[in-house]
Amino acid sequence: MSKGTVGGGGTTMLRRINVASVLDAVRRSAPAPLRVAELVERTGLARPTVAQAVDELLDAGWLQQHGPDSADRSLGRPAIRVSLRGRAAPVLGLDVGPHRVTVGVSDLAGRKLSLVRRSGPGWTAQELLGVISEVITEALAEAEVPAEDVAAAVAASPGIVDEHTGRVQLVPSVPGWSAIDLIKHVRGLLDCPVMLDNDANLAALAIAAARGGTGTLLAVQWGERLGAGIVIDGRLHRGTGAAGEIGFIATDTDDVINPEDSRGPLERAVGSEAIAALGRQAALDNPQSRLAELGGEQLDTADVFAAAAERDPVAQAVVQQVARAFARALAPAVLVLDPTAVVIGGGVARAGAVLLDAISDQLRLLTLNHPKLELSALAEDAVVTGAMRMALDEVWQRKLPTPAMTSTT
Amino acid sequence: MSKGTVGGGGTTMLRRINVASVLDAVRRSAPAPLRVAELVERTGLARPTVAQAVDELLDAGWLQQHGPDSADRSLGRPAIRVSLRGRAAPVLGLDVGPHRVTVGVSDLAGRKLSLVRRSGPGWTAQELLGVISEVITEALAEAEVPAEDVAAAVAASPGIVDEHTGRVQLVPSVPGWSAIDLIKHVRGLLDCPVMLDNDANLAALAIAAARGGTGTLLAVQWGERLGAGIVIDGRLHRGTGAAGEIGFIATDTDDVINPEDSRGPLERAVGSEAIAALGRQAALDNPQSRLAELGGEQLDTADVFAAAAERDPVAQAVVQQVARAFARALAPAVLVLDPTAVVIGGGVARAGAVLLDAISDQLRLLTLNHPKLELSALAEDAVVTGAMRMALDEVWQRKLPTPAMTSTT
DNA sequence: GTATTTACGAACGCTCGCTATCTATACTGG
DNA sequence: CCAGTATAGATAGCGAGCGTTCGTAAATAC
Repeated sequence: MSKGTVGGGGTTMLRRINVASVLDAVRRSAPAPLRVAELVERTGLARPTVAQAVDELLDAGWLQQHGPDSADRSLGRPAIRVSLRGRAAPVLGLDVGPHRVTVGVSDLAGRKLSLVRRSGPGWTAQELLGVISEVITEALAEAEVPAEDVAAAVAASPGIVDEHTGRVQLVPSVPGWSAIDLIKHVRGLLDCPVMLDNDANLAALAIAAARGGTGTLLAVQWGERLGAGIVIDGRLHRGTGAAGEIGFIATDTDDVINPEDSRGPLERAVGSEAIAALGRQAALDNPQSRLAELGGEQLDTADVFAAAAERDPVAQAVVQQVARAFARALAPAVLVLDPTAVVIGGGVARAGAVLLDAISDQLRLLTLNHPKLELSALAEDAVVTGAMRMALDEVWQRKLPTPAMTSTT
Repeated sequence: MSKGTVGGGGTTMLRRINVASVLDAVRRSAPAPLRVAELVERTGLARPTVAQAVDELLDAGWLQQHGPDSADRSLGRPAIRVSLRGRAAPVLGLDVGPHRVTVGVSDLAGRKLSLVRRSGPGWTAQELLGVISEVITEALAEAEVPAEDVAAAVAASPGIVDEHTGRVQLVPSVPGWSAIDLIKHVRGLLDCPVMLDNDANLAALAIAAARGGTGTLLAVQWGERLGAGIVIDGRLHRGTGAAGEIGFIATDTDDVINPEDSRGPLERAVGSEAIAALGRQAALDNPQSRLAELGGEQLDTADVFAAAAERDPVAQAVVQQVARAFARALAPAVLVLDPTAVVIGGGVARAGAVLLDAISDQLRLLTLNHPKLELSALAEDAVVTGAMRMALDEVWQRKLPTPAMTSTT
C-alpha cells in the first residue's frame, strides 16, 4: 500500500493486466474505432484473449460496439469494431476566477461534451459558491450527464496549491475565498474524487496534451499575474508545490519579495497592468504619437500592442522594454530546464507576433539551445481543458493497473 | 518495440513479473539479507511462488544464500536468508578529466568494489586513451572482476552530451579529444552497453541517490566551470540535452554568450578562476589585509575563503560579491524548479560554510520556498559514483520487466 | 526428553492464456 | 444464381503458473 512494492500476483492479476492492455490500446487510437484484429496486432495478445477482454469491457460499459462501417467495404466477413464509450466515466473541469466561472464536461476519450461560461462583476465568496453550483448543473445538463456519473473533477485555483490538503497560499483575488470550501462544495455536489491545482499548471497540462508526445514544456500564463506550468514527458512538475512561480523572479531594478504583496517583481514589471502603465507614461511623454492617439485617457495593454503592430516607435520601445525584462527573467529558467518549447498564454498573449518576436530576439541572445517559442492556441479555455485533462488522467490511472511497462523484448 | 504498447502476455510473463518482484524486494533492502517469510510479506505473493522465484534467482546467480545468522537466534527452525549476489553483474564508472582519470567498479547492490584514480599533467588525447585502459584494468583487477563480467559502463564527460549519439559540444579541455573515440575505446575493452553523460548530471545522480527518496534536486558543480544536474524523483532531467547549464546565465553586468568562448557569463563572474582574480585585485587594493598576507603573489581561490573564514573584511566583501552574483543567477531557476534541495559540489564547495551562508542569505531574499542548501558530502568522487549509479540503473531497468506498477489496491 | 515454534517442501486444484480448428458472413466471378 | 475465397468470430484442448493445504525438518524452552 504505502510501500512501493512492485505489484504481482496470481492469474487474476494477469487477467487484469491484459484487459487493461486492451483498454489502453483502444484509448490510444481514440476516437477511431478499432477492429479486434487490430487490437490483436497492437497488444501482441492472442485473439481469444483479446475477444474475452473486449467482452468483459463491453459488459462493464467501458467499450461500445459499432456496426460494420459501410464506408469501409472490404472482402470477407465484416469486423465488429469497438471504441471507448465515453459516457462510462465523464469528468468535470472547473475554472474559478473572481469574475468568471467556467465548467467543462468531457468524456473518457477527451471529447468535450459541454462548456459553460458565466461572467459577472466581482461576486462575494458566498455568491460565488452559488454560481458554481448553477454552472455545474447547467454544464452537466447540456452534456446529458447525471451528476452521480461523474468519475473525477478538478478545480483550478490561482495561487500556490498544496495538492493534498487543498490549502492555498497567496491568493487574495476574492475576499473571504477559501479553496478548501470550494473543494467541500464540489464534493457535496458530485460525490467523486475532487482535486485542486494551480491554474498555470492546468493550462500547461492542456497545452502539453494538445502538442502531444514527449519533451519538456514551459507554459507561461501572462496576464495581470505571471505563472508558469512545467510538463515533462506528460507529467506535471510540481517541485515542492510552488514550481513555475516566475512572477517572483527579480528584475534588474526590483528584487523585493514581500509576503504582504501577492505580486512579485516580474509581475510588477511586465504584468498587464504594468504594461498599460508604461504605455500611459509613454503616451504622456509623446502626446503626438500613434500610441497616445489610439489609447487616449483610458490607454489599455491592448492599445500598446496595437500601436506597436502599426510600427509606432513609441509603442515599439515599450514592447522592447517589456520583452527585454521578460526574456532576462526567463532566460535562466530556460537554461536550467532546457525545454522543448515555451508557450505563452493568458491575456497578454493576445498581443501576438509583435511581442513574441521581440521576446524571441532577446531570448536568443541569452540561451544556448533555443526552444520553440509559441503562443497558446487554446486561448482562454486552456485552464478548463487542463482541468478536464487532469481529471481524465486520474480516472485512467485508477483504471489501468500498469501505467507503464517498458517492453524489454 | 517502438510503440509504447502496454505489455501483456501469458503466464510466462506473469512468472517473470513475479520473479522480478522478488528480486526487486531483495534489492530494496540491500545490503541486508532477507528471509523468505519477509519476502512473502513484502511481495504479497504466496510462499511457494516466492520459493520458486528464489530458487530460480539462485540458479541464475542473482542471489546468494546465507547461512543462518548466529546472532539472530530466535525460536524455531532457522530461516534461509538470501541477499543480492553483487558479483552477478558488476558495473563500471569512468570519470575522464584533462588531468585526472578515475574508474570505479561497483556491484549490483551499490557496494563499491574498487576505486582507482590517476593524475597526471595534461595528457594528449592519444595518451589519455592509453591511461584509461590501464586504469580500467587496474580497477577491475582490484575488484577481482573479469572484464567480460561487466554488465554496463558509463563514462562522464564535461560539456553537453547527446545521450544517444555520444556527440559532445563545447568541450575544448583536451585538444583533439572526442567522446566518440572514448566510447569506442571502452566498448573495445568491455563488450557491454557503454553510455556517456555529462559530469554534472552524473554527480547529481550520485548526490540524489545518497540523499535517497523522492523530490527535486538541483546539484551544482562549481569549479572553474559551472554546471548543474537536475534529478526529479530519482530520474535525471535532461531537457533537450542541455539542461542545467547554469554557467551561461547572464549576470547584471555580463550577458554575452559567444560560441567561440566555451565559458558563459556566470562562469566568468564566479568561476574559481574569477574568484581568485577578484581576490588578487582586492589584495592589491588592500595590501595590509589578512587576505593579502595569506595569499601573497599566488593568491588562490582557497585563500579567499580562508581569509573570509578568519573574518577578514576584505575577503568577506569578495565572498559577498560572489555569493550575491551566484544567488541572483540561481534564484530564477529555484523559483521555476522549486527544488527540495540545492546541493553544491565541485572545487569551490571546499569553501564551506563561509560561502554557503552568504549564498543562503542572498537566496532567501529572492525566492518563495527556500530549498535546503547543502554542500555535497561526496566531494570529488561524486562523478564516478554517479556514473556507477547510472550504469546500475541501466542494468536494473533491463532486468526488471516492470519498473513501476502503481498498486491501486 | 518432550513440547513448542518456526520454516521448508510437496501435492492438489484453480484460473488463465495460447494454439488449433471450426463456423459464420460477405464479396467476387463465372 | 451459385460456388469460391477471404476475413472474422467462436470453441475445445493443452500447458503454465499461482494459491491453498498438509506434512516434515530443525532449532529452542521447559
